[in-house]
Amino acid sequence: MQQVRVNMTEYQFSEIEKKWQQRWAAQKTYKTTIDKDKPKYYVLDMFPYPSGAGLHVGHPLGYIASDIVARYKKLKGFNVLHPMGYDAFGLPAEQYAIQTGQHPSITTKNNIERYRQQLDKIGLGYDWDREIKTCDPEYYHWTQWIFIQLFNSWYNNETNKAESIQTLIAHFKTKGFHESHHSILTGNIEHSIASFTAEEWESFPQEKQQDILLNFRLAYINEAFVNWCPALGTVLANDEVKDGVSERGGYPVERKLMKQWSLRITVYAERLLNDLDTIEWSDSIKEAQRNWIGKSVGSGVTFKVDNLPLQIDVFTTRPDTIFGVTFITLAPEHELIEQLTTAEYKTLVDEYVHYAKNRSERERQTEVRKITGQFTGAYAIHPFSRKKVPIWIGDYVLVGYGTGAVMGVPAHDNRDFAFAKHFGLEIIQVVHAAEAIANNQKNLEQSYDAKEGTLINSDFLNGLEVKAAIRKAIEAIEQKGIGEGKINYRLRDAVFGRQRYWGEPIPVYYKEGLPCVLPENELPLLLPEVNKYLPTEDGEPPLARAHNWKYKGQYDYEHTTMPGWAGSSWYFLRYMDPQNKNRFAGKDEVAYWQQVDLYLGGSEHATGHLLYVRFWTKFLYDLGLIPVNEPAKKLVNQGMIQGISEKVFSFFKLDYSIGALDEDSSTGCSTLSLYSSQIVEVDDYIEKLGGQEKEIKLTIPEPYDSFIKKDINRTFLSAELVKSTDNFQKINLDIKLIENNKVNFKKYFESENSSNQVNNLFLCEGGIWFKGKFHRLGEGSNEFKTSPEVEKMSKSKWNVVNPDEIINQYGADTLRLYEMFLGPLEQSKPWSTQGIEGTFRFLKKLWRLFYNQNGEWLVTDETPAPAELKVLHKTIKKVQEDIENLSFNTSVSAFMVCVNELSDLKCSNRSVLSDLVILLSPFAPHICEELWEQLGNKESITNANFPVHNPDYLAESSFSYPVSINGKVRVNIEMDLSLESKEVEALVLADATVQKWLEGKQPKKVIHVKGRIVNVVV
RNA sequence: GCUCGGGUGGUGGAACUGGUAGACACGCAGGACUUAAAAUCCUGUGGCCUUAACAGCUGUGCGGGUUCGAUUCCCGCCCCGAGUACCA
Repeated sequence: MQQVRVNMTEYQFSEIEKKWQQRWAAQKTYKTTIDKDKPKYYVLDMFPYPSGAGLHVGHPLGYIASDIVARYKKLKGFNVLHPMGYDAFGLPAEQYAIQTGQHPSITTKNNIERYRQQLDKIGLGYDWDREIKTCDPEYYHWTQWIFIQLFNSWYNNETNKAESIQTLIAHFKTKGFHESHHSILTGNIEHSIASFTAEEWESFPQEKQQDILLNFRLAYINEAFVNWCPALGTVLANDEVKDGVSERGGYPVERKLMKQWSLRITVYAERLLNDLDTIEWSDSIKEAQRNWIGKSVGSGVTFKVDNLPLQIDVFTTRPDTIFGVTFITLAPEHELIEQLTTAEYKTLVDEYVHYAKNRSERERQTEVRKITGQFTGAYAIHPFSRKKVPIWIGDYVLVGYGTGAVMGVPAHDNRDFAFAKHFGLEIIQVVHAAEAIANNQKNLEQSYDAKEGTLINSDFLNGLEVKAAIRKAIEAIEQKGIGEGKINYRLRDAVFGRQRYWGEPIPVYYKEGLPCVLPENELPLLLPEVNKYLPTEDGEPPLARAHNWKYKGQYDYEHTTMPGWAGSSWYFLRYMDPQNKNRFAGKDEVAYWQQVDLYLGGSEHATGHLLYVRFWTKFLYDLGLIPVNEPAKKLVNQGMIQGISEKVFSFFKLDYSIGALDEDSSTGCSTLSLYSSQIVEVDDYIEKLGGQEKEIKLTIPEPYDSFIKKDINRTFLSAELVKSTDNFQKINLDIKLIENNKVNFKKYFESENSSNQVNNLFLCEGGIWFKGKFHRLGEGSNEFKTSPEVEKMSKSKWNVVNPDEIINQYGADTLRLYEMFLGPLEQSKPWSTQGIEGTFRFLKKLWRLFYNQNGEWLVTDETPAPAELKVLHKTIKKVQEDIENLSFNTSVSAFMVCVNELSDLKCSNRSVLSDLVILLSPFAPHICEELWEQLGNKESITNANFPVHNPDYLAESSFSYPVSINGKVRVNIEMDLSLESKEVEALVLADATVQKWLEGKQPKKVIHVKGRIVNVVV
């Protein structure tokens, strides 16, 4: 053979992989263009944020899986789109810029380069001509453009889609706006606008008209409570806040009333919810989205305030329990508090409101169910019973949900119950539970919240079942004109502005205080240069620092930037046509590629990115710009690959908790005194060291100075010395310094990152390690044991395994196979490199089918034997099914079985091996390309056809039946598959072993499942 | 608390719609080749009883049920992981 040949005696992965990676790049093997003769298939990985830490072995898991699918689909004759790019705006690069002054674009560029190198080394077949970066003006041009479309649109509830704001203006011009026009309005905004007639609309000044329209635009600015994070100096969306702290960095977050850009995602709540049924996404993601949207069906009810011209609207999902209402609770921020509070209670109420408002979100979270509240002195009139019920304020009621007020039904709502108990309010039972639970207790221990039972003490609802009662109650409420059936969503509008530098500028300027969007032909609005990446002295966002940055030299631009999720909310469309200068993506391209067929990524995006991208997709669909209303048909979450950390147990300073070092003047030795402290383990340790002596003399070969003067940084105890971990801090050591759960001190004291570690002291059973030396103090071992723990893989935990290292040692193909072999794609699992030898051996064994140990080519052109074909076709079937089910771990097993069996058969048949190489090429593309070429093929294996499974080769004429007696397998009997049950029965009963088990008894029954099993019942 | 996953050898994991539990791989043990090592190959490997084989008993978190037959289906419970948290 003519091509450059490396040493063929062995599988030389590094040469092979280098050769093919270069060739793929040079020949643009993975370039995709529209091909209308072929069915399309779009596989997408979730957009990575290129962090400075680079990839660890967990990241490629999904990339490898999607790469396998992409390659497989191509072999199956699909035109495959499989692109990659970067979500490049974001906080880490900006934080780094603040610290170092380096422009975030430089950091981002470097990180992207590093990512790219790592991705290439894994042999991922992306069409890199389609690479996109969200921070690229060519890209954010269209992010800004979509924002403008959002600004220029409103949601028409009659047509149930977004429309140009012009249709709303037309509506105002002809019909004006009345509160009764609810049907065309959305959310809660009908409360904030006074009605007007068509004539009035025409007479309004421009500004007023614009002001009104702002209440309808899908991108709007308003004053609202937002999550403010002082440490990051920005607001955050709900999904960016976890447990009351920021998701990135973990800084406290507080509620703050601010003027903000928001996107009206809430108008899509119902569609976002319903369309979940049309897509194949994992149940967990769908469930998370359903919960996040949080639809609840109920009714609004109005309570009049006694002696005041005020009324309180509440929302309830249990209108049936209306007669159980014994109080009303308002959120501390409720607007009516001031007006309805009586003079007598004013001071108390003011104090309480002040207290409640100033509690941080964090406190509210941590002080779970600490009940606080305050009576206002005012009473509401029960709309049916006319009874007076007290009006309270309680911080268990949230401003943001419903109307910010609830009707207290303590008997049937656990929160109301707790509140009533705490403040001694009346409790009236109105639902009688089913017989079993119904004790009809006077002193209820807890509320009965279930929606089952019969109504009591409820006037016209008495005797009805809960469900019927709900219907009847709503009827009555509507009849009385004090409310109506209503649906509420937990989903809030998405705060869109960020007080940060490194993001897309919002294409808005202000003219006479009113926001105006830029003309589309003036996009992109470039991110200006600033002298510092910090807010200005008077608290304006960093963009306010930009010199002379004004629209037409006179109008201020918007100074906030878009959030990280803006760019990722539509990127799947840009990949279809990444270089288009005139449109976010060309019409033909969008029509051809439609939507993502398979979307792979982590489940952490469940309520953020995945909700926003669905929102934007629906919006663009409504405007007729794209043909699909869901971004991805199928979505799979790959499990997280966790790291195994090596923990050591630490006291802070030696003399701080357990001992001190002194110089003994008489001997010139340093003395380590270990004295008893409150920590039991130390006593144990001292005892282990040989007795009750609590002072141990250490001969230190080094000068006294170096030992003592430099503080001992930390003292660690070997894991077996630690009985209870309570008194210790656990510290992560770099896993590279640990072997078999023991610290390798040679590496440890030589390691470069040990600057903060050199002065650490390690207590082992038999003595102390300090500064590279072991000081024996007793009998025991000098080994220092660590304690392994599974946690997230991250730089800060020192447990990162880098794919580059694995690739250097075993090659990318082995890494790819191993990552797949590890277990089901969707399952999380800790990374352990133990076991990678197995997949490496497999590839070497595969190589041995082609070359013997002397490097001689073994492949022959004989007609394949039936046994060989059987092995091959069994594998084709299995692998094909497995890839379709994304069950890659079992397909790797199938390959191993196949190669084992072909080796046993000494198969070196060209046609069998050719098919095998094609089958395996999605998993291990480099070695397969090489072998494919060795087999004499000129074209890349990626252009081959996936072998067709022929079931004839698998046909069996007989089967070794497991025969069980009473369900327990006792013997296997080989029988012809064509035999009927009667014949089988006869054969089985004639068998000696069966006879033995029958012990002469007659079988009651013989069950025969063809090709499966025979069971004899005695 | 609620929702969704998940509990199978020393380890990662496999088992189609109920039909031979532990495929495949790691690890371990023994052996072959080698002066030796690496690499490679072969054999064994859930537990228990038995000198060993044959055979047997037991075994998929725990308890019960349905079934000729249950890792798989049903009921109750325990544990682990993820998400979510006063949403009226």
